[in-house]
Amino acid sequence: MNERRRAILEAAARVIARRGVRGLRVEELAAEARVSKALVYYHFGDRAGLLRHTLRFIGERADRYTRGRPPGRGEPEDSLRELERRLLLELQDVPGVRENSTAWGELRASAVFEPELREELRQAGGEWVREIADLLGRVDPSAPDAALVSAAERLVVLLEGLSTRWLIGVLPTGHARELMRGAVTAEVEGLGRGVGLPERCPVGRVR
Amino acid sequence: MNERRRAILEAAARVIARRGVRGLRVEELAAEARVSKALVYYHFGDRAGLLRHTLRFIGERADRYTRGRPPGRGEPEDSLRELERRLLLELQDVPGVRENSTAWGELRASAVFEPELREELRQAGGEWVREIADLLGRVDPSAPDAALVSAAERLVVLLEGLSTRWLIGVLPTGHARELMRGAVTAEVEGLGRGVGLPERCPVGRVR
DNA sequence: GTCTATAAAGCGATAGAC
DNA sequence: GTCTATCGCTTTATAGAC
Repeated sequence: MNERRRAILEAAARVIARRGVRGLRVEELAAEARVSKALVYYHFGDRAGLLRHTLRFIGERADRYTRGRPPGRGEPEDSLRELERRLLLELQDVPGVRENSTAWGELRASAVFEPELREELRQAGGEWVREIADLLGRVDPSAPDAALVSAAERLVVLLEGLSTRWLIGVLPTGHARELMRGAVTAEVEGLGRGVGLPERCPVGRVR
Repeated sequence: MNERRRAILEAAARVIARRGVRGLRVEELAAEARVSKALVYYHFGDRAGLLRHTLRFIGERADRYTRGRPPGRGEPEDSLRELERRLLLELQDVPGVRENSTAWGELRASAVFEPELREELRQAGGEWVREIADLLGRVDPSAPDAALVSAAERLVVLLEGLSTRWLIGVLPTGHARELMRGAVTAEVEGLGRGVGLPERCPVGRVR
Protein backbone atom coordinates (compact mmCIF):
# COMPACT_ATOMS: atom_id res chain seq x y z
CA MET A 1 0.00 0.00 0.00
CA ASN A 2 1.10 3.51 -0.79
CA GLU A 3 2.60 5.43 2.10
CA ARG A 4 0.42 8.48 1.57
CA ARG A 5 -2.65 6.33 1.39
CA ARG A 6 -1.82 4.89 4.78
CA ALA A 7 -1.15 8.35 6.18
CA ILE A 8 -4.56 9.48 4.98
CA LEU A 9 -6.29 6.50 6.57
CA GLU A 10 -4.49 7.02 9.85
CA ALA A 11 -5.51 10.65 9.79
CA ALA A 12 -9.08 9.67 8.98
CA ALA A 13 -9.21 7.40 12.01
CA ARG A 14 -7.88 10.17 14.20
CA VAL A 15 -10.31 12.74 12.89
CA ILE A 16 -13.29 10.42 13.13
CA ALA A 17 -12.35 9.62 16.72
CA ARG A 18 -12.19 13.33 17.42
CA ARG A 19 -15.17 14.69 15.51
CA GLY A 20 -17.21 11.68 14.53
CA VAL A 21 -18.17 10.60 11.05
CA ARG A 22 -20.62 13.46 11.09
CA GLY A 23 -17.88 15.93 11.85
CA LEU A 24 -15.35 14.60 9.40
CA ARG A 25 -14.33 17.33 6.96
CA VAL A 26 -12.17 16.25 4.09
CA GLU A 27 -10.17 19.42 4.50
CA GLU A 28 -9.36 18.79 8.16
CA LEU A 29 -8.38 15.24 7.36
CA ALA A 30 -6.09 16.39 4.57
CA ALA A 31 -4.39 18.91 6.81
CA GLU A 32 -3.98 16.25 9.49
CA ALA A 33 -2.31 13.97 6.96
CA ARG A 34 -0.26 16.88 5.55
CA VAL A 35 -1.69 16.25 2.15
CA SER A 36 -3.86 18.20 -0.25
CA LYS A 37 -7.60 17.76 -0.35
CA ALA A 38 -7.45 16.70 -3.96
CA LEU A 39 -5.18 13.79 -3.14
CA VAL A 40 -7.79 12.36 -0.85
CA TYR A 41 -10.29 12.36 -3.68
CA TYR A 42 -7.68 10.94 -6.02
CA HIS A 43 -7.13 7.92 -3.77
CA PHE A 44 -10.61 7.25 -2.47
CA GLY A 45 -12.98 8.70 -5.02
CA ASP A 46 -15.40 10.41 -2.69
CA ARG A 47 -16.34 10.79 0.94
CA ALA A 48 -18.21 7.49 1.04
CA GLY A 49 -15.27 5.61 -0.44
CA LEU A 50 -13.01 7.14 2.13
CA LEU A 51 -15.31 5.97 4.92
CA ARG A 52 -15.44 2.43 3.54
CA HIS A 53 -11.68 2.17 3.39
CA THR A 54 -11.28 3.71 6.80
CA LEU A 55 -13.68 1.20 8.31
CA ARG A 56 -11.63 -1.68 6.94
CA PHE A 57 -8.39 -0.04 8.02
CA ILE A 58 -9.61 0.41 11.59
CA GLY A 59 -10.92 -3.13 11.72
CA GLU A 60 -7.56 -4.54 10.69
CA ARG A 61 -5.76 -2.39 13.18
CA ALA A 62 -8.07 -3.58 15.95
CA ASP A 63 -7.33 -7.17 14.97
CA ARG A 64 -3.67 -6.52 15.50
CA TYR A 65 -3.99 -5.47 19.10
CA THR A 66 -6.89 -7.77 19.91
CA ARG A 67 -5.43 -11.05 18.71
CA GLY A 68 -2.11 -12.46 19.82
CA ARG A 69 0.06 -10.93 22.50
CA PRO A 70 -0.46 -12.80 25.76
CA PRO A 71 0.17 -10.46 28.67
CA GLY A 72 2.88 -12.23 30.67
CA ARG A 73 6.24 -13.53 29.56
CA GLY A 74 4.89 -16.76 28.14
CA GLU A 75 3.15 -18.52 30.99
CA PRO A 76 0.38 -20.56 29.37
CA GLU A 77 -2.74 -18.48 29.95
CA ASP A 78 -5.89 -19.82 31.53
CA SER A 79 -8.71 -19.88 28.93
CA LEU A 80 -11.10 -18.02 31.16
CA ARG A 81 -8.50 -15.38 31.83
CA GLU A 82 -7.76 -15.02 28.12
CA LEU A 83 -11.45 -14.67 27.40
CA GLU A 84 -11.78 -11.87 29.93
CA ARG A 85 -8.65 -10.17 28.73
CA ARG A 86 -9.85 -10.13 25.14
CA LEU A 87 -13.20 -8.70 26.04
CA LEU A 88 -11.73 -6.09 28.35
CA LEU A 89 -9.11 -5.00 25.86
CA GLU A 90 -11.44 -2.48 24.22
CA LEU A 91 -12.39 -0.90 27.50
CA GLN A 92 -9.10 0.71 28.37
CA ASP A 93 -8.23 4.31 28.97
CA VAL A 94 -5.27 4.14 26.62
CA PRO A 95 -5.20 6.78 23.86
CA GLY A 96 -4.60 4.40 20.96
CA VAL A 97 -7.26 1.94 22.06
CA ARG A 98 -9.74 4.67 22.80
CA GLU A 99 -9.17 6.22 19.41
CA ASN A 100 -9.78 2.96 17.63
CA SER A 101 -12.86 2.16 19.70
CA THR A 102 -14.32 5.58 19.17
CA ALA A 103 -13.84 5.51 15.45
CA TRP A 104 -15.14 1.96 15.17
CA GLY A 105 -18.20 2.75 17.25
CA GLU A 106 -18.89 5.81 15.16
CA LEU A 107 -18.69 3.89 11.92
CA ARG A 108 -20.89 1.16 13.35
CA ALA A 109 -23.48 3.77 14.29
CA SER A 110 -23.41 5.43 10.91
CA ALA A 111 -23.97 2.09 9.23
CA VAL A 112 -27.62 2.42 10.22
CA PHE A 113 -27.84 5.06 7.49
CA GLU A 114 -25.09 3.93 5.15
CA PRO A 115 -25.82 0.45 3.87
CA GLU A 116 -22.49 0.12 2.07
CA LEU A 117 -20.75 -0.25 5.42
CA ARG A 118 -22.84 -3.22 6.47
CA GLU A 119 -21.01 -6.06 4.81
CA GLU A 120 -17.73 -5.14 6.43
CA LEU A 121 -19.40 -4.90 9.82
CA ARG A 122 -21.20 -8.19 9.44
CA GLN A 123 -17.93 -9.91 8.64
CA ALA A 124 -15.94 -8.32 11.45
CA GLY A 125 -18.71 -9.10 13.93
CA GLY A 126 -18.86 -12.70 12.77
CA GLU A 127 -15.15 -13.23 13.30
CA TRP A 128 -15.30 -11.73 16.75
CA VAL A 129 -18.14 -14.05 17.71
CA ARG A 130 -16.34 -17.11 16.42
CA GLU A 131 -13.22 -16.30 18.40
CA ILE A 132 -15.11 -15.69 21.60
CA ALA A 133 -17.15 -18.84 21.07
CA ASP A 134 -13.89 -20.79 20.65
CA LEU A 135 -12.55 -19.46 23.91
CA LEU A 136 -15.81 -20.28 25.66
CA GLY A 137 -15.54 -23.77 24.26
CA ARG A 138 -12.15 -24.16 25.82
CA VAL A 139 -13.50 -23.01 29.15
CA ASP A 140 -16.36 -25.49 28.99
CA PRO A 141 -15.60 -28.24 26.47
CA SER A 142 -18.84 -30.07 27.22
CA ALA A 143 -21.11 -27.19 26.17
CA PRO A 144 -22.96 -27.66 22.88
CA ASP A 145 -21.90 -25.46 20.00
CA ALA A 146 -25.17 -23.56 19.73
CA ALA A 147 -24.91 -22.49 23.35
CA LEU A 148 -21.35 -21.30 22.83
CA VAL A 149 -22.30 -19.18 19.85
CA SER A 150 -25.31 -17.63 21.58
CA ALA A 151 -23.27 -16.78 24.64
CA ALA A 152 -20.50 -15.33 22.49
CA GLU A 153 -22.97 -13.21 20.57
CA ARG A 154 -24.39 -11.81 23.77
CA LEU A 155 -20.94 -11.03 25.13
CA VAL A 156 -19.80 -9.29 21.96
CA VAL A 157 -22.97 -7.25 21.66
CA LEU A 158 -22.82 -6.34 25.32
CA LEU A 159 -19.28 -5.16 24.79
CA GLU A 160 -20.45 -2.91 21.97
CA GLY A 161 -23.15 -1.45 24.18
CA LEU A 162 -20.75 -0.91 27.06
CA SER A 163 -18.25 0.66 24.74
CA THR A 164 -20.77 3.20 23.48
CA ARG A 165 -21.84 4.23 26.98
CA TRP A 166 -18.26 4.31 28.13
CA LEU A 167 -17.24 6.56 25.26
CA ILE A 168 -20.18 8.86 25.88
CA GLY A 169 -18.90 9.22 29.40
CA VAL A 170 -21.96 8.04 31.31
CA LEU A 171 -20.21 4.82 32.32
CA PRO A 172 -16.83 5.05 34.08
CA THR A 173 -14.09 2.72 32.86
CA GLY A 174 -13.98 0.66 36.02
CA HIS A 175 -17.71 0.14 36.10
CA ALA A 176 -17.85 -0.86 32.45
CA ARG A 177 -15.11 -3.41 32.99
CA GLU A 178 -16.84 -4.79 36.06
CA LEU A 179 -20.07 -5.26 34.16
CA MET A 180 -18.23 -7.02 31.37
CA ARG A 181 -16.54 -9.36 33.82
CA GLY A 182 -19.84 -10.06 35.51
CA ALA A 183 -21.40 -11.00 32.21
CA VAL A 184 -18.56 -13.39 31.40
CA THR A 185 -19.08 -15.09 34.73
CA ALA A 186 -22.82 -15.29 34.27
CA GLU A 187 -22.50 -16.72 30.77
CA VAL A 188 -19.89 -19.26 31.75
CA GLU A 189 -21.99 -20.39 34.69
CA GLY A 190 -24.96 -20.52 32.37
CA LEU A 191 -23.10 -22.78 29.95
CA GLY A 192 -22.40 -25.24 32.74
CA ARG A 193 -26.07 -25.39 33.60
CA GLY A 194 -27.37 -25.46 30.06
CA VAL A 195 -29.02 -22.05 30.30
CA GLY A 196 -29.84 -19.84 27.33
CA LEU A 197 -30.27 -22.46 24.67
CA PRO A 198 -33.26 -22.45 22.35
CA GLU A 199 -34.49 -25.65 24.02
CA ARG A 200 -33.04 -25.68 27.48
CA CYS A 201 -33.09 -28.12 30.36
CA PRO A 202 -34.26 -25.99 33.28
CA VAL A 203 -32.16 -27.62 35.99
CA GLY A 204 -29.05 -28.43 34.04
CA ARG A 205 -26.46 -31.08 34.38
CA VAL A 206 -23.47 -30.91 36.69
CA ARG A 207 -19.98 -31.40 35.39
CA MET B 1 -47.34 22.79 24.35
CA ASN B 2 -47.93 24.54 21.08
CA GLU B 3 -49.39 22.41 18.34
CA ARG B 4 -46.84 23.51 15.76
CA ARG B 5 -44.03 22.88 18.17
CA ARG B 6 -45.18 19.32 18.59
CA ALA B 7 -45.56 18.90 14.85
CA ILE B 8 -41.97 20.05 14.40
CA LEU B 9 -40.67 17.63 17.02
CA GLU B 10 -42.60 14.76 15.49
CA ALA B 11 -41.18 15.63 12.11
CA ALA B 12 -37.69 15.86 13.59
CA ALA B 13 -37.98 12.36 15.02
CA ARG B 14 -39.14 11.05 11.66
CA VAL B 15 -36.35 12.75 9.74
CA ILE B 16 -33.66 11.67 12.21
CA ALA B 17 -34.89 8.10 11.95
CA ARG B 18 -34.68 8.37 8.18
CA ARG B 19 -31.45 10.28 7.67
CA GLY B 20 -29.66 10.35 10.99
CA VAL B 21 -28.64 13.36 13.00
CA ARG B 22 -25.99 14.22 10.48
CA GLY B 23 -28.48 13.96 7.66
CA LEU B 24 -31.03 16.18 9.35
CA ARG B 25 -31.55 19.27 7.27
CA VAL B 26 -33.62 21.96 8.87
CA GLU B 27 -35.24 22.54 5.52
CA GLU B 28 -36.34 18.93 5.09
CA LEU B 29 -37.68 18.88 8.61
CA ALA B 30 -39.65 22.06 8.01
CA ALA B 31 -41.15 20.68 4.84
CA GLU B 32 -42.04 17.45 6.66
CA ALA B 33 -43.83 19.46 9.35
CA ARG B 34 -45.45 21.71 6.71
CA VAL B 35 -43.90 24.71 8.34
CA SER B 36 -41.39 27.34 7.30
CA LYS B 37 -37.73 27.01 8.12
CA ALA B 38 -37.80 30.27 10.05
CA LEU B 39 -40.43 28.91 12.42
CA VAL B 40 -38.12 26.12 13.45
CA TYR B 41 -35.50 28.67 14.43
CA TYR B 42 -38.11 30.77 16.15
CA HIS B 43 -39.12 27.88 18.41
CA PHE B 44 -35.81 26.18 19.04
CA GLY B 45 -33.16 28.82 18.54
CA ASP B 46 -30.70 26.79 16.53
CA ARG B 47 -29.92 23.32 15.29
CA ALA B 48 -28.42 22.20 18.58
CA GLY B 49 -31.46 23.38 20.52
CA LEU B 50 -33.68 21.50 18.18
CA LEU B 51 -31.69 18.30 18.76
CA ARG B 52 -31.83 18.69 22.53
CA HIS B 53 -35.58 19.11 22.51
CA THR B 54 -36.03 16.26 20.08
CA LEU B 55 -34.01 13.92 22.32
CA ARG B 56 -36.26 14.67 25.27
CA PHE B 57 -39.37 14.35 23.12
CA ILE B 58 -38.33 10.94 21.86
CA GLY B 59 -37.43 9.79 25.34
CA GLU B 60 -40.86 10.75 26.67
CA ARG B 61 -42.58 9.07 23.79
CA ALA B 62 -40.61 5.88 24.44
CA ASP B 63 -41.68 5.98 28.07
CA ARG B 64 -45.26 6.04 26.99
CA TYR B 65 -45.11 2.82 25.05
CA THR B 66 -42.58 1.16 27.33
CA ARG B 67 -44.31 1.66 30.64
CA GLY B 68 -47.86 0.68 31.40
CA ARG B 69 -50.03 -1.26 29.01
CA PRO B 70 -50.11 -4.91 30.08
CA PRO B 71 -50.74 -7.06 27.05
CA GLY B 72 -53.79 -9.12 28.00
CA ARG B 73 -57.14 -7.96 29.27
CA GLY B 74 -56.04 -7.67 32.87
CA GLU B 75 -54.76 -11.08 33.88
CA PRO B 76 -52.10 -10.38 36.50
CA GLU B 77 -48.84 -10.72 34.63
CA ASP B 78 -46.01 -12.94 35.76
CA SER B 79 -43.01 -10.75 36.74
CA LEU B 80 -40.62 -12.70 34.59
CA ARG B 81 -42.94 -12.36 31.65
CA GLU B 82 -43.34 -8.64 32.22
CA LEU B 83 -39.57 -8.27 32.39
CA GLU B 84 -39.14 -10.03 29.06
CA ARG B 85 -41.96 -8.09 27.48
CA ARG B 86 -40.45 -4.76 28.50
CA LEU B 87 -37.04 -5.64 27.18
CA LEU B 88 -38.39 -7.05 23.93
CA LEU B 89 -40.64 -4.06 23.30
CA GLU B 90 -37.91 -2.12 21.52
CA LEU B 91 -37.06 -4.98 19.22
CA GLN B 92 -40.20 -5.04 17.15
CA ASP B 93 -40.69 -4.62 13.45
CA VAL B 94 -43.43 -2.06 13.95
CA PRO B 95 -42.94 1.25 12.13
CA GLY B 96 -43.56 3.52 15.12
CA VAL B 97 -41.32 1.54 17.43
CA ARG B 98 -38.59 1.24 14.86
CA GLU B 99 -38.70 4.96 14.20
CA ASN B 100 -38.34 5.78 17.86
CA SER B 101 -35.55 3.27 18.38
CA THR B 102 -33.66 4.48 15.35
CA ALA B 103 -33.85 8.11 16.39
CA TRP B 104 -32.96 7.32 19.97
CA GLY B 105 -30.00 5.19 18.95
CA GLU B 106 -28.79 7.93 16.63
CA LEU B 107 -28.94 10.55 19.34
CA ARG B 108 -27.21 8.21 21.76
CA ALA B 109 -24.42 7.68 19.25
CA SER B 110 -24.03 11.39 18.58
CA ALA B 111 -23.71 12.02 22.30
CA VAL B 112 -20.14 10.74 22.05
CA PHE B 113 -19.37 14.01 20.31
CA GLU B 114 -22.04 16.28 21.74
CA PRO B 115 -21.64 16.58 25.49
CA GLU B 116 -24.84 18.57 25.93
CA LEU B 117 -26.85 15.43 25.22
CA ARG B 118 -25.20 13.43 27.98
CA GLU B 119 -27.22 14.52 30.98
CA GLU B 120 -30.48 13.57 29.35
CA LEU B 121 -29.07 10.17 28.37
CA ARG B 122 -27.65 9.50 31.80
CA GLN B 123 -31.03 10.20 33.36
CA ALA B 124 -33.02 8.14 30.91
CA GLY B 125 -30.58 5.26 31.27
CA GLY B 126 -30.76 5.43 35.03
CA GLU B 127 -34.55 5.22 35.08
CA TRP B 128 -34.51 2.26 32.74
CA VAL B 129 -32.05 0.43 34.95
CA ARG B 130 -34.06 1.10 38.07
CA GLU B 131 -37.23 -0.24 36.50
CA ILE B 132 -35.57 -3.38 35.24
CA ALA B 133 -33.87 -3.90 38.58
CA ASP B 134 -37.27 -3.62 40.28
CA LEU B 135 -38.73 -6.26 38.02
CA LEU B 136 -35.75 -8.52 38.62
CA GLY B 137 -36.30 -8.02 42.33
CA ARG B 138 -39.85 -9.23 41.99
CA VAL B 139 -38.66 -12.30 40.11
CA ASP B 140 -36.10 -13.10 42.81
CA PRO B 141 -36.96 -11.29 46.05
CA SER B 142 -34.03 -12.84 47.89
CA ALA B 143 -31.36 -11.37 45.62
CA PRO B 144 -29.30 -8.53 47.09
CA ASP B 145 -29.84 -5.08 45.64
CA ALA B 146 -26.37 -4.70 44.17
CA ALA B 147 -26.82 -7.89 42.17
CA LEU B 148 -30.16 -6.68 40.85
CA VAL B 149 -28.71 -3.40 39.68
CA SER B 150 -25.71 -5.01 38.00
CA ALA B 151 -27.89 -7.49 36.19
CA ALA B 152 -30.26 -4.74 35.13
CA GLU B 153 -27.41 -2.64 33.81
CA ARG B 154 -26.13 -5.53 31.76
CA LEU B 155 -29.57 -6.23 30.35
CA VAL B 156 -30.21 -2.62 29.42
CA VAL B 157 -26.81 -2.17 27.82
CA LEU B 158 -27.18 -5.45 25.96
CA LEU B 159 -30.51 -4.21 24.65
CA GLU B 160 -28.85 -1.08 23.33
CA GLY B 161 -26.19 -3.14 21.60
CA LEU B 162 -28.75 -5.49 20.11
CA SER B 163 -30.85 -2.57 18.99
CA THR B 164 -27.97 -1.00 17.10
CA ARG B 165 -27.08 -4.21 15.28
CA TRP B 166 -30.71 -4.88 14.58
CA LEU B 167 -31.23 -1.44 13.09
CA ILE B 168 -28.09 -1.77 10.99
CA GLY B 169 -29.61 -4.91 9.58
CA VAL B 170 -26.89 -7.40 10.50
CA LEU B 171 -29.09 -9.01 13.15
CA PRO B 172 -32.57 -10.25 12.16
CA THR B 173 -35.43 -9.37 14.48
CA GLY B 174 -36.04 -12.92 15.62
CA HIS B 175 -32.42 -13.55 16.42
CA ALA B 176 -32.09 -10.32 18.38
CA ARG B 177 -35.14 -11.19 20.44
CA GLU B 178 -33.86 -14.68 21.09
CA LEU B 179 -30.54 -13.34 22.34
CA MET B 180 -32.33 -10.90 24.60
CA ARG B 181 -34.49 -13.65 26.04
CA GLY B 182 -31.44 -15.84 26.57
CA ALA B 183 -29.73 -13.08 28.49
CA VAL B 184 -32.74 -12.60 30.73
CA THR B 185 -32.72 -16.28 31.53
CA ALA B 186 -28.99 -16.31 32.18
CA GLU B 187 -29.17 -13.28 34.45
CA VAL B 188 -32.13 -14.57 36.41
CA GLU B 189 -30.42 -17.92 36.90
CA GLY B 190 -27.28 -16.06 37.92
CA LEU B 191 -29.19 -14.10 40.56
CA GLY B 192 -30.40 -17.32 42.09
CA ARG B 193 -26.86 -18.61 42.35
CA GLY B 194 -25.27 -15.35 43.46
CA VAL B 195 -23.26 -14.91 40.27
CA GLY B 196 -21.93 -11.61 38.98
CA LEU B 197 -21.62 -9.73 42.23
CA PRO B 198 -18.48 -7.82 43.12
CA GLU B 199 -17.83 -10.29 45.93
CA ARG B 200 -19.62 -13.43 45.01
CA CYS B 201 -20.16 -16.76 46.70
CA PRO B 202 -18.93 -19.20 44.04
CA VAL B 203 -21.45 -21.98 44.61
CA GLY B 204 -24.52 -19.99 45.48
CA ARG B 205 -27.40 -20.73 47.70
CA VAL B 206 -30.50 -22.66 46.61
CA ARG B 207 -33.91 -21.16 47.03
C1' DG C 1 0.87 11.15 -7.79
C1' DT C 2 0.47 15.52 -6.02
C1' DC C 3 -0.56 20.29 -5.93
C1' DT C 4 -3.31 25.09 -6.39
C1' DA C 5 -7.35 27.21 -7.60
C1' DT C 6 -12.08 27.36 -8.21
C1' DA C 7 -16.62 25.87 -9.39
C1' DA C 8 -21.03 24.49 -7.53
C1' DA C 9 -24.02 23.47 -4.23
C1' DG C 10 -25.67 23.01 0.38
C1' DC C 11 -27.21 24.77 4.41
C1' DG C 12 -27.59 27.40 8.84
C1' DA C 13 -29.22 31.49 10.16
C1' DT C 14 -31.41 36.30 9.99
C1' DA C 15 -34.23 40.39 8.31
C1' DG C 16 -38.36 42.14 7.86
C1' DA C 17 -43.30 41.97 6.37
C1' DC C 18 -47.79 40.46 7.96
C1' DG D 1 -46.50 33.26 15.58
C1' DT D 2 -45.69 32.59 10.99
C1' DC D 3 -44.12 33.56 6.44
C1' DT D 4 -40.93 34.90 2.21
C1' DA D 5 -36.63 36.21 0.74
C1' DT D 6 -31.92 36.22 1.03
C1' DC D 7 -27.27 36.48 2.95
C1' DG D 8 -22.99 34.40 3.52
C1' DC D 9 -20.20 30.81 5.08
C1' DT D 10 -18.92 25.99 4.69
C1' DT D 11 -17.96 21.93 2.29
C1' DT D 12 -17.83 18.66 -1.43
C1' DA D 13 -15.87 17.86 -5.61
C1' DT D 14 -13.34 18.84 -10.07
C1' DA D 15 -10.03 21.20 -13.53
C1' DG D 16 -5.78 21.59 -14.91
C1' DA D 17 -0.76 22.51 -14.12
C1' DC D 18 3.49 20.11 -12.70
